[in-house]
Amino acid sequence: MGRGKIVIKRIDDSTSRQVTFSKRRKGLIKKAKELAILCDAEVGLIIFSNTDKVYDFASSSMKSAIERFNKTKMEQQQLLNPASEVMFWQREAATLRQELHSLQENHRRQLMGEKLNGLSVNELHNIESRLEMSLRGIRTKKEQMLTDEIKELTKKRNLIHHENLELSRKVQRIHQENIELHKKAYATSSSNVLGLGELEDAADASNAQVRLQLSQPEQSCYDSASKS
Amino acid sequence: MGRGKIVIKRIDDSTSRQVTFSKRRKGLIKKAKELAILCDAEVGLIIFSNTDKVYDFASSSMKSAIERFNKTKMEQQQLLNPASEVMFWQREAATLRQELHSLQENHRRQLMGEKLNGLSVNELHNIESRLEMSLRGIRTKKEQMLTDEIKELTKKRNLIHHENLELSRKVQRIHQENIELHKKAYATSSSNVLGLGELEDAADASNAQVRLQLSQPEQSCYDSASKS
DNA sequence: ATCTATTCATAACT
DNA sequence: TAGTTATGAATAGAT
Repeated sequence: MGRGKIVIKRIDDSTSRQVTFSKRRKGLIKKAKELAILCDAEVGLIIFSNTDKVYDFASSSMKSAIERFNKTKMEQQQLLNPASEVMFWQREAATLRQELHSLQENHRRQLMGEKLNGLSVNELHNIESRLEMSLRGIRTKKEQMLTDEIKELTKKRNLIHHENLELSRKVQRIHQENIELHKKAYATSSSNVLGLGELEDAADASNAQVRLQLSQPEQSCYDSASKS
Repeated sequence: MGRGKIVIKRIDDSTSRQVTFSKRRKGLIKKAKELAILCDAEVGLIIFSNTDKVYDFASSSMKSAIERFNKTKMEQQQLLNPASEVMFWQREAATLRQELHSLQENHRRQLMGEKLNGLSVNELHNIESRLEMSLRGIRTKKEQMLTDEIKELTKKRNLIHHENLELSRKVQRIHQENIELHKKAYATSSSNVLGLGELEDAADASNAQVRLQLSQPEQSCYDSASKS
């Protein structure tokens, strides 16, 4: 369809190539549209010129067409070759993971970027580094807080326990003195200052030592607490 | 181009539609090929019939075409509309995340599936449920361990502190009795059983109460610890 | 860009 | 579903 027949081969002359590209691209897209309408088909067409410009047509949307295409191709793959399925999924997951990561990275930078227009590349790089450090910091912070609290509690408990022991010894000593005094008072006076009940109370006080032993500090069963 | 002119509108007759689809699809793909060769362009063409069959052509590979297309469109988006950029990336990341998740899920099932051929669907479902529960359990276990230890420590500390207070009161009471006895002994006997040093010691014992107040249990600053 | 001679694609028919 | 053909559409080369 033209003044002369042509062979299908890359057009060497850059100008003719450009012209032919424009004409045929227009025709191709027109025919794609017609096919979609006439035959109720979903069509997606992507064209890159040799100068890297994109032209595209999609009867519904390119996103829809591509997703539908991928879905269909995946299903075909599944029925086709069960042996290499695992490898296929591994590659696919790795690709998506990477893509997702770069999207997130991009998104993060853009969120920041909106407020960082006036800064130099160096400054931006520094901020990026600091943000990454912050991220790492935040990730360990909660755990650190918990282990720190455990350390602190253990320390305080030991301190109180120590005071407790000291007090207990003092109780025993004073109680001993008390008994001595009582003997002395009993020996030199007929009036009984301490009743029998009082003596039993004093005995209770020294028994506290036994109860204390039961609640002595124990070594924590978790590493985090035994670091203190 | 045909025996008569046609209007571009969905062909109602299903048979003609099918025939036209076949012919035009073939023509479209031929022209796409020619464009790619003649003009050194990258072309990707996806066609779904109204009966859900796929037909495609790609000058290099569809994967390449789609990736190049996405990349280019992303760049265009970036330059185009800074205001809705964030939303765009959010949607894109969410979509990919979901896709990645379903890929991983699929992959995981297939890896398991290789060793689970002899099991019924019900058994597989049970195993899946248990695996998911295990996963959740493991994720919270470490944190739970830490918070439990904090609770335990807090409880023990309070217990010991309470004993400490009781002991302290007892010390005071016995000390008081001691003084009373001392007075009694002093009043009825000339020999001084308690020296001045002993009295000072007794005073020290009551001072322990003051020190104890300093190391009283404090409300934890973390939720995890204050649940006890 | 626009024109037009020519080839090509295809609608209707078989 | 495949082949034929008359005709409209696309386009190569020229302007």
